[in-house]
Amino acid sequence: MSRLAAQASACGSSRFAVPARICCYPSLSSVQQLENSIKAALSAAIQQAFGAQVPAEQLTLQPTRKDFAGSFTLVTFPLTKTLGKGPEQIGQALGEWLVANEARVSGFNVVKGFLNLEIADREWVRLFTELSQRPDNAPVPTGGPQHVVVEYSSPNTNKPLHLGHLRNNFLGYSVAEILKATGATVTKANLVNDRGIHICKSMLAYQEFGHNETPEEAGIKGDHLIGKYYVLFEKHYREQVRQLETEGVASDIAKRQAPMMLEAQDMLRAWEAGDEEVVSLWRQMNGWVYEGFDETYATIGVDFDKMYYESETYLLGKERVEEGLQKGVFFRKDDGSVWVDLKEEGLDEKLLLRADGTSVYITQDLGTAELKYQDFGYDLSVYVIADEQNYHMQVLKAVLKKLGKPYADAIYHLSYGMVDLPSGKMKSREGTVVDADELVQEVTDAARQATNELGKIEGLSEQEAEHLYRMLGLGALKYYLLKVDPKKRMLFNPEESVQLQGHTGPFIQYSHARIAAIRRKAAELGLSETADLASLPALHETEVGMVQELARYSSVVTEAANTMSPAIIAQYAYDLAKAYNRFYTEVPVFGEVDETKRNFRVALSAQTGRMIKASMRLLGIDVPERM
RNA sequence: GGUCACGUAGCUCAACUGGAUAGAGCACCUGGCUACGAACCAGGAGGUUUGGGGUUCGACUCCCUACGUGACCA
Repeated sequence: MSRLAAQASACGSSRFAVPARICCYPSLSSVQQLENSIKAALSAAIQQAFGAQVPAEQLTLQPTRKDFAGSFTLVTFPLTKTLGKGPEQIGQALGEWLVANEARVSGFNVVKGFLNLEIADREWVRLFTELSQRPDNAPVPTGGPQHVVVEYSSPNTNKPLHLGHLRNNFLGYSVAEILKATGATVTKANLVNDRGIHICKSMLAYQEFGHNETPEEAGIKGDHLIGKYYVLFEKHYREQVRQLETEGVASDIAKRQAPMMLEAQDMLRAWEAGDEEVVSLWRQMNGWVYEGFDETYATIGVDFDKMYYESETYLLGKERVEEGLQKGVFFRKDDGSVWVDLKEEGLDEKLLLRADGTSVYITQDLGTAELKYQDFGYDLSVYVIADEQNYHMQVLKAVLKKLGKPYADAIYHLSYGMVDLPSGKMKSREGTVVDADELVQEVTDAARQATNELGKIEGLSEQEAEHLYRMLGLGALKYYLLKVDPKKRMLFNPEESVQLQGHTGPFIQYSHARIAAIRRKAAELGLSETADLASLPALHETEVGMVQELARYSSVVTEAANTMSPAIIAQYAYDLAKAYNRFYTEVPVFGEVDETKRNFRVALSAQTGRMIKASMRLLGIDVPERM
């Protein structure tokens, strides 16, 4: 078995159900080379000191905890059986051997079953030199998928985007960027749910109460205008239901028989039949919504390479259903409806096509999956969809498998948790939904206020300042939503989301602005950012810490890509900024008299700035030169 | 009723996939701006990791069970 194949199968046990093929074939970055050579040395040490064969791959090396001296730690407990010695005795013997025979190891200490290894300064300097030479946009190859489609956002056209969509959009965008950073070709797709009963409801209310008003006339964004009529529909519809109920009609019947509901259904049928008037109204109203969405997308900084519209794909699903019937993997019930039996897969019987031949959600999803595959021939297709649809996505995959589709296994549901408010769940009926446009405005305002209070941006033009406020506001918001493990349900606290201190986006942005100031001053002084480090004296503890943080970048990107978790990048960017701020307060840069040291610190700052910027870019967050 | 997630400091979240004394931020207390940007840094206090059992040299992590929360399927 090849090395790559061995690693691929070893990765199959990931706690995420990621298809094996997108798993890790780690590139040998400089740190990994360092780790590998230490492992090899340890293996040799075991051979020499104890006469036992323990392959390097079996040794587990981990980062040393902060409270102990050293950078890498070998856990010696697992060796006690094979070597027949106590954990401390083993650690001591191996440590001594390494210090004597491996130049990269400069010292060690043993605490119980832990052998902590200190790495020679010149090794860190060598590592840093390598890292600084790497172009910022150089891919971090993982051997993962090469052609990826990431579908995200996927809004309905009957109301504007809300907080839940924001988590979706930021996640989708970020995951796509992270996968790109591994060298994959990524297509960002948006499947717009532009047809169905919901949009007919808005259309109906508009016909009734709209007096042909346009977004321009109303002075509101198109998506908000349509949302207004959707709410109007709901309001009048509920009145009708209540009316019927007071007349003694049973609740569920009243809901079905209310005149407005019947009219909306009539309208949907007319739409499907291609009724000119209905279709033309539908075009006009959806057009307004798209203008509104485009504006929001542009503001929050997300983009798409490919748009899909359900109105154009929903019929394709019926062909898949027909295919399944022919292959005998689906069956038709007496009433004419089509079903699939997924009991063997641990699921249930699932409806695929209604008795009247109309499609259900899954029908069109079957069609869209096929279409996407035809369009892009992906080896990974990511669906960024909330976890309330876990079952639905399982069914989709299982059905495609039954159909024998080669791309079924390449489908990955990036299932993220819903966003709660301090008051509980967001409910449109109770008016607790947080509107995306309003929220972006609020975080921008908060950033404006805080920035003006601190008064550090004199000299920026009005336009530059506004650009900065939005960058900071969005930085706070995006970071707040992305720092949490995607699969976990999260709480959105409005006050915390605009915070600028602590574990926040602006904290990281601030660190970058500080570094930018250093770079400006270095340029003024005519100092180079690429230092000659051959004669560098002993490193400060915070400098070693910085190099170690910088060196983690590629493995962090790899892990984030494998688990599709921007949260890992978010944590890393914070760690970087935190480590830099510590370095910044503990050692002087321009006050340093030793020229080599000073140049190294300039170079270290510059490199940190680049990596903060690169990491934040993977989150879709921009960083300022000043703030 | 069934299936699947989740439960960690007062609050919001981490924990390198089974390793050391479970870490950050917010809030609270203390100290640091005549150094290159204090949106920062250092320190303090705060935990029976929901309860109970099991596997292991070692469990927040794996298994069983109870409770709680949430989602989905009829």
